[in-house]
Amino acid sequence: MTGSEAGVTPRPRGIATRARILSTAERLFTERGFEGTSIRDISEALGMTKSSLYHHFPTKDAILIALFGERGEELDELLAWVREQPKDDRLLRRAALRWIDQATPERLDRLRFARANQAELRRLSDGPEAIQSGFDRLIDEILGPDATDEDRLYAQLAFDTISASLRLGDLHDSDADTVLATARRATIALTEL
Amino acid sequence: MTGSEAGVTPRPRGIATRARILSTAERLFTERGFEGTSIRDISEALGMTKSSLYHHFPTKDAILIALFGERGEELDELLAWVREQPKDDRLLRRAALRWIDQATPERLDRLRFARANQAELRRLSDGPEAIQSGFDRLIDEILGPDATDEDRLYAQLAFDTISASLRLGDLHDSDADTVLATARRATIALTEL
DNA sequence: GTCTATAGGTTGATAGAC
DNA sequence: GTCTATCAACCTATAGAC
Repeated sequence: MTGSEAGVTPRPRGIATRARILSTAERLFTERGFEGTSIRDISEALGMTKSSLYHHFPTKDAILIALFGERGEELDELLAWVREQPKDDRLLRRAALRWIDQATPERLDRLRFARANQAELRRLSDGPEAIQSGFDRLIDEILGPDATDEDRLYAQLAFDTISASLRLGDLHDSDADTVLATARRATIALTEL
Repeated sequence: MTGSEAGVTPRPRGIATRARILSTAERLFTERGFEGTSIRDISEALGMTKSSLYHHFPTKDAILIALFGERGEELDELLAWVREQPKDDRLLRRAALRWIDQATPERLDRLRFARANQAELRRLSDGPEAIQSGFDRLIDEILGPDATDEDRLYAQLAFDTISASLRLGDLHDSDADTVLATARRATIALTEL
């Protein structure tokens, strides 16, 4: 490898366009669902043509896969943190509260996106792409290999409070603070020893 | 009004066909989503043509509205029960556990259908049809008018455990008993005084 | 109640000029 | 990288014969 000439900014313009596409697609897929959003809708919202969009992503599915990939990175981050922690019986609560307390507006939007497109996630997971679906590895790490199915499911609920609270909160136009406070309270109740 | 001639069995054949259509549509809408299911898919699964189906329901939306209506009836039943109960501080737990303990396989299927078609429910609720969305009236009846938004949201989570547990359980092919046992355990934790 | 046939519209994706 | 132009496939819904 002889090295590139400048060596610092490989594709500054292209990456920005890709991020714009992903951001717009995430919003539309959340509002109308994947099937309810056409390539035309996305390109028009971006002020470009369908063909230009196809220059950045080969298929409609490729956009979806990229969005789910971003979500996977956040989970990987939490998983790495858990692996550094001492394995005591408070770890489940500490990990779940960390997940809630690190929530940003962008992450709430990503939860909304994941919720609105669960069926597509399942469809992609069934295929050969092997997209990880959720908290499985995290729960395994926290509970260890001897936990029962019911214990695993119950532990997932402790992480899921933010998702459940957000879903119910959105139906009543609750503000983010109320949603997060409720999720926190529920997680504490679910992880009482 | 002079009254009809027989007066006992107005439309025996038609009702059975209607129920078959609803049952099949519920299954397909759950598996593939509303947008992902065509009228042709439904009619072919029933062994009839699209046109015949349009004889029973004027539009594709009409089938969806009928299915959400059935779900509303179950909630009305629970609401009537709550109104007969003494208003003590255990009513939330008792009502939520009743909701869980009365779950049948058919009700779980209806929860799956509602989950897979949340976006459509929201679309119909925004329109003039005014479909009730969920547990709102129930929570009002149990908590009274002085509850805060956070208390309302937290109380909804106690009912929502079955839905959350079912969603997570389906991702791991958990059996119904595990799902219901987990939901029960979570509801008890969330309604601890 | 069920059928065939079709109108009228949208979709995801491609070819090729600039 | 962006555009115009186009395609085959698909959809909901309707009309009218039986």
